[in-house]
Amino acid sequence: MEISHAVEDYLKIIYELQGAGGKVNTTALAERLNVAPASVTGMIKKLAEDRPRLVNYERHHGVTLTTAGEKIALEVIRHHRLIELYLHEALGYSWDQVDAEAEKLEHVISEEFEDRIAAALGQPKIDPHGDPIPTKEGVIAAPTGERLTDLAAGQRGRVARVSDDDPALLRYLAELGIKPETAIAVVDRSPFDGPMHVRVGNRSPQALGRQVTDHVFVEVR
Amino acid sequence: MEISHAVEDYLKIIYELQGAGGKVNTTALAERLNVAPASVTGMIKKLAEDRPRLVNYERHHGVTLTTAGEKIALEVIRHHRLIELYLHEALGYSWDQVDAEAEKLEHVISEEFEDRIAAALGQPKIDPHGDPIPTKEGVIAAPTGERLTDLAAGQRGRVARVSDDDPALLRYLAELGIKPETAIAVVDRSPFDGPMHVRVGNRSPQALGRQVTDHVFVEVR
DNA sequence: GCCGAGATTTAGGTTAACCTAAATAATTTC
DNA sequence: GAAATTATTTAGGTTAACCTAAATCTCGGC
Repeated sequence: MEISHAVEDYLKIIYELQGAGGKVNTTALAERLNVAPASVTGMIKKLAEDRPRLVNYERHHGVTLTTAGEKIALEVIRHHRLIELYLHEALGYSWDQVDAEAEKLEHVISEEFEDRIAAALGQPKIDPHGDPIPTKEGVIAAPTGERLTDLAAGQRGRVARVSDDDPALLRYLAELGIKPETAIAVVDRSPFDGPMHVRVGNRSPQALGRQVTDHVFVEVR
Repeated sequence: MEISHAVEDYLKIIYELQGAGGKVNTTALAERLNVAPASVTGMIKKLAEDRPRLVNYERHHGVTLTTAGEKIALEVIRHHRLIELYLHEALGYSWDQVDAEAEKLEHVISEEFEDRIAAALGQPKIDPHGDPIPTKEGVIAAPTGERLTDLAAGQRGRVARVSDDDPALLRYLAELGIKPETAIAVVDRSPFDGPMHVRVGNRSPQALGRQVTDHVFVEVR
């Protein structure tokens, strides 16, 4: 049974939403997939009935991946992240362009292609946004760093990763110099969820809103 | 109206079968597309009715591309050939592997990707099999060379291109050293469609069957 | 323990791209 | 030029993935 692009997308998104290990609900999935909730129910039912079963599903109580489903999700994520890195490193794509292109390529490349770009990149472990790349065997490192939002004034460290959803945000972060590996320090935080003042590298401090700090993860030292 | 992968394939194959300028018949198209003849009729009818019209069609009398259809076909072919060359040059794919991968990638890459690989390759004019790469504007050079089959004993020249359909044939040709740019000379030909003896580069002469010589094109000097 | 908001599922379509089998048109052969 | 062969089309289905609108659940708050 050949796995369709649509199914690969479902599995990938379920994996991402599962995160720690919770159940994923229909609406969240529908939103991320840009699809009506009813369509999600339909697809999920099929994935839970067909063999091999790719998801566990109980009506009204959310979905999780089976081992088989997770294996496929991790293959797709490996493709996605390798492609992102390759586009960035080998073809000079900017940070905010890679996601859209990878979204399409991830479903069509062969094992051969995967192996060759992985080799060309030196078997890399993280993608351009700092996310870990699963191995061919389906092993993935735990994502590192804690939300910038959660740091206290005075804490410092290095940017571990930034979330890769929103190209506009990525462009803004690039402008600020916030990318994996750059040094970052919290100068102070305004109370009541006000802006945070942050020093990036050796630039002068910047005020960042919650929208931004929620999507930056820091390895505190 | 977004053009589907299926439609892109139809247009590409119609272009290839049209060749000089003849009409393309349903059966040939069906064979090349691995689809039932009835399916071809259905698709062709839609392409001829929808606007913009992509093909000219008259029941029982074959199909040709409209200008709009040809433009799309040439975009797809440009993608295909650029990708083939990129896989070969940048990622070390062997000659016979590139076609299958390009077949899938050609439908999903962005303009950005097209531009970047074309730039990385130095705006190339021919693909690894010697076929001309259409320009971004949809201009394509006439394919060069004449069939090795049609050469007389004593004629010599350089391989211009080889047809790219059959991986097994491509592997065999690679073994023989027959690829674009290599020198080639007809030593003699047996009568009654018998094998042809050919000298490739400075190797000792080889006997080649019709199956092979039909798919090699030579620029006679 | 009920009520209602919000989440989820069911019911009933739609569309694109394919299929097989039967009917018809075109072409080749005698 | 009629018959036989081959090519093409029509008719009637199938499947995957989606949709909207109308039920039906679930759960937090009272």
